[in-house]
Amino acid sequence: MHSPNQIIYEFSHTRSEPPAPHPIAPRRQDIEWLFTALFDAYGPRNWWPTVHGGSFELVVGAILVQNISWGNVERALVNMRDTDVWSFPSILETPDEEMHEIIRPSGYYKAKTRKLKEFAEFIISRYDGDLDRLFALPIDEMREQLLSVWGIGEETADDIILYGAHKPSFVIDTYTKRLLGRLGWEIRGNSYSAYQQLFHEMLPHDTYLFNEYHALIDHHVARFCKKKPLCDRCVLANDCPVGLGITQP
DNA sequence: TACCAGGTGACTG
DNA sequence: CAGTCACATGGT
Repeated sequence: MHSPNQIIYEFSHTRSEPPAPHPIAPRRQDIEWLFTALFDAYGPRNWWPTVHGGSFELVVGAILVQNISWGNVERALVNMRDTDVWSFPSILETPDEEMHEIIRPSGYYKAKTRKLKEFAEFIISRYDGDLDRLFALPIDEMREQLLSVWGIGEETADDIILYGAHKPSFVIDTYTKRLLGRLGWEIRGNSYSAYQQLFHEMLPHDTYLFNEYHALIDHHVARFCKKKPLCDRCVLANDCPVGLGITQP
């Protein structure tokens, strides 16, 4: 399963059932169709935006982007680089008041200062400051380690595992939940793990596939499946109860 | 102008 | 367990 094109070629091109007013439990065919439809529309996203690149920036960016737009994060990353706060030791050495000013554009700057310092303390004390040692762990173990850090929740942990360690852990976010909800797919429990289990059960555990799938959802939802949806320009509209006017957003 | 953006932890019933 | 709230900046 190393050829992305082969995966796409094998995937379903149709939904299991036509859009209906009542929610259904999505089947494998639906999960495959959604990826195929988005990939056909937008092509490969080659995702995770970077300013300078590298694992350090990936982790810092994953924390700073929590509930904020990426544009805000870019400013904070540039500030960190410009002020030479560009390593875990230097994060710990920088006084809180300075960190506040440096990452202020990313919002929640006091909370995120603590989160960065908690992670820096964690990676230095347990892994000698070496992210690659953390990334070498099996997925479940790595996830458990990440979740033990204050400020790292499920999505941030999966961001780091998928886009940092390049291992297949599917990322769920508000965009994913909104899109599936609009498509009329009901997930039992509505919890993060319920959504993740769905994708993990329906798809081959392939890093490239998980990377592209989440990136495509983000790309699509951010542009068209907004809180106030732009169904007249949506490529999924004819397969979506909201797009067809059968249900309300 | 008010609303929104790639969450998380603390607290409540 | 599920719901609610604070946390905060910059763009539209």
